[in-house]
Amino acid sequence: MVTLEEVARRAGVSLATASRVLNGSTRKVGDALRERVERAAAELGYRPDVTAQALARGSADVVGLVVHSLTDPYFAALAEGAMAAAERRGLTVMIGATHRDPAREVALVATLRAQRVRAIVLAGSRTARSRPGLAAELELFRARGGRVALVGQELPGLPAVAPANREGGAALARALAGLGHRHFAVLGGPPDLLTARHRTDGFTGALRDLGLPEPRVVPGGFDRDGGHDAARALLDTGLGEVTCVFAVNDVMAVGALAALRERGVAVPDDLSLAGFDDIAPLRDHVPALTTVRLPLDEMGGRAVDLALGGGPDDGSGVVAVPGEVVLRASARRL
Amino acid sequence: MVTLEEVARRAGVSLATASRVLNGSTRKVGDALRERVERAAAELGYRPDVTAQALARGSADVVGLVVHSLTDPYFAALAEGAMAAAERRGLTVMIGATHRDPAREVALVATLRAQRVRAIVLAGSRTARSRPGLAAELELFRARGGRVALVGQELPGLPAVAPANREGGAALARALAGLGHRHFAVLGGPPDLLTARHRTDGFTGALRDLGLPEPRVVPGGFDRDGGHDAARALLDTGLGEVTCVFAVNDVMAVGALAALRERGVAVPDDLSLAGFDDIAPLRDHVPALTTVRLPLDEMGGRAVDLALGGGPDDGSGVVAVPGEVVLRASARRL
DNA sequence: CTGTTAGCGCGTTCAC
DNA sequence: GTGAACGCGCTAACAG
Repeated sequence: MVTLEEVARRAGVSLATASRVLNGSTRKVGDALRERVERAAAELGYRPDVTAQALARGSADVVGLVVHSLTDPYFAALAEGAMAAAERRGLTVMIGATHRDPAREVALVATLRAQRVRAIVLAGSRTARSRPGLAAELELFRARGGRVALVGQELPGLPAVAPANREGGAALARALAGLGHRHFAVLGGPPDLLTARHRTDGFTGALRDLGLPEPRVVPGGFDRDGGHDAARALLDTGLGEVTCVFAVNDVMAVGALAALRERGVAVPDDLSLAGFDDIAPLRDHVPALTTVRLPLDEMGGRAVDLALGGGPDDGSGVVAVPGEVVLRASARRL
Repeated sequence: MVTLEEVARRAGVSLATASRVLNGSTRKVGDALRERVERAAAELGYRPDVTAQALARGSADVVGLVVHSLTDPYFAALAEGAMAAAERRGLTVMIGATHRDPAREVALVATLRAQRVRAIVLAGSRTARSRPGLAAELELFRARGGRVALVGQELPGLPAVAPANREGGAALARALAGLGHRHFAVLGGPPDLLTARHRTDGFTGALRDLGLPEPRVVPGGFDRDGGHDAARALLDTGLGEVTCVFAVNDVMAVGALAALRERGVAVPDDLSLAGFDDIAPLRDHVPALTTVRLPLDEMGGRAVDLALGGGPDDGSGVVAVPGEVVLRASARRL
């Protein structure tokens, strides 16, 4: 390992000067010396020891990313976007998965804090129950100069990228009503998961505004099996007049699709179906899912920009990200 | 920030003693002192500064993971498994995406080396062209005590988790022949990507052993669009006697499925189709894909165990991971 | 067993 | 502009 000291010695300058030219300092260094240091560094193949820099500076060139699970394509896309943005800034990314365990989330923030990461992006979505532990941990991090940004859920005083879950749900409801549907069911996911609840609320609220009957809401898990089981439960209790089902995310919708197929319910002929997110790897499903598109990778990138500042979203407010209704074959005109 | 020194002072012991009890040292500490230190640490809410530990120890409690892309479910699953294994050992994971750019891969290894990570798991699969830069970078890392493990491709002298691409391809060919198919086409992916080539080779080799005609191999990208375009190209030049198509991974198979659908070719009635990997989020596709299942998350976990040692795969050899043929609706009996 | 002390590699004030 | 010296928080000999 070649150290800064060796570079300095070879260039015939002091450690301080070498440090100033090789690592972004505001101080000026004479062209002659600068040149010599740069050459020495190149010849020796010098690479700064990031751990030493982190200790000296009190902060590492790393951004921490907390997601629910990488296997969930929603979070994979977010992570991908966040990584691209981090790379653009010369930062590396440290990832942790919570698997929806609040305690694990707090522990991850603590770990990232101990790592002295520059910023933390929290992408696992909050549940309704308050978790003071998280807030406290984040506060400690910020007190030390750490930056934070949230995706998909807001916490008082913290910058956030906020997908328009309510508005998206509402727009979707209006679009489906526009196709002639009047009686809906919602596979609503976990009642205490805010993302799920907001999508459901937006959807039902819009129906109410249109003077349409209240949809039946079937709770369940937020993943494929959750959608599958909820659809099953819905069929078990009878569809009644329902002609269209809204699963609050695409992954659930795919699970529902499978359940409906198993029971011989044809989509969209017997029943229309819609999801939310417009997950790319799911787009080849038949029938193609009607959904609300969210620019997930872009959201991940904006979150790190938001945390670090200087990006397009410089302030430290909340960036609302609109969703776009995409009508596809899974929902038919009545 | 509470430092070790404050803890030591409050407990009335030396810095060294405090260090010994709080951070895993082999040295023994008397019960009385140990107790006092632990209480002091708890009362103060002490958390070690990982950057300082990394500098002092010369290595961070971090494992680096290099993948092609997190959006590719194959790598997402690998990453998930690797993260779980790392967590089990109390390590955090730093991830980088290469997007199949060899230069980027080398740069990522250099970055991870600068981070003094304990181990690097390389999951992006090698291409045929040799890249001395990578080997050199890895060698520098190992010289410093860094551990390395590969997934999906071997490099001389390095431990690796090796999925049975050739054998899996061969087993699949035999299974499909068992269904009565005689004339095949292969959507072979990029010719210089070893994973793709080995799967193709295994498949064609088995056909040869069975005395069946050589399949037509259509090259292309290794992703969804690659499969889509290759299938299209295949149809454009005419299917001839071909009754079954093998796409060298599931993601490509899904793309091919879409292309076939667009052209009005029914799967499996007009044409049978098979993939490779058994990607979980794709399992709900209709028709369900015949494929070769690889235990991806387990592979990711074994890779970190392999790199770090002490796991089930203690040696530093190559762990072969068998694939299992899964016959589903996309391939029919002739 | 426990305490003292010297680094780990680099950033940064402070004099020159 | 440039250099000398101290400190970041912790680990690991080395003494006792």
